[in-house]
Amino acid sequence: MDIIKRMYRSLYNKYGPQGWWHSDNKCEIVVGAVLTQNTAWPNVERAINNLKAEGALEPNIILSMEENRLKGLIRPSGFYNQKALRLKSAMSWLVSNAKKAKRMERMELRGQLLAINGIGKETADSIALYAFSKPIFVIDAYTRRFCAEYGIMEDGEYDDYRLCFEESLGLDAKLFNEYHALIVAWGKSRRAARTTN
DNA sequence: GGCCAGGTGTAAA
DNA sequence: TTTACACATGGC
Repeated sequence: MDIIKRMYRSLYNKYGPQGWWHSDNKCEIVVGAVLTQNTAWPNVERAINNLKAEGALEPNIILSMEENRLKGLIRPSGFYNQKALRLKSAMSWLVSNAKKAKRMERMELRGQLLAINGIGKETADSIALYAFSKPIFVIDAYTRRFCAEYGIMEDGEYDDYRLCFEESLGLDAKLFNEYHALIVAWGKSRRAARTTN
């Protein structure tokens, strides 16, 4: 059994199930994926709560909302000028493609998401995995540190990391979902430990 | 007060 | 192809 499989057991035993985005609210997942770009999650939660409080966590409502009002609501998540536009683009795609997306082949869905302005590889893969249960392994800053730490890979391209996990684990959306969340849990606890030392 | 967070797009070397 | 920079809030 290779290091990637072993580390999954190890992280799971240490941190337990993370339960990331088991909500079936696609809008909330897409919004979260966009707002969390280079942003701490608690700030994203504030923004999402603002939208929820206004009953605005729905694609058509976000689409019809006046731009400055949307910016005001998502302000706590930072980069709100560009993120407001990105949300509108993403919601526009969601409204017309959410149904079809379920039946799409995973790389086809990925391609469509990547064509949306403001959605890069990590955001596209997060949406494909967490909103549509497609088996695509999400690579983020924590994953890169994790790979360096355990000698799995260093200085690779995004897709080099992704393929490394996908080839080791096989295409398993449930597993990818949990593993990515566990790596983030690992990264956060590691950072917390460092700042107290 | 400075550094950083579950990135992305654009422009210039 | 690589590197630099803008984008912005809130926690520590």
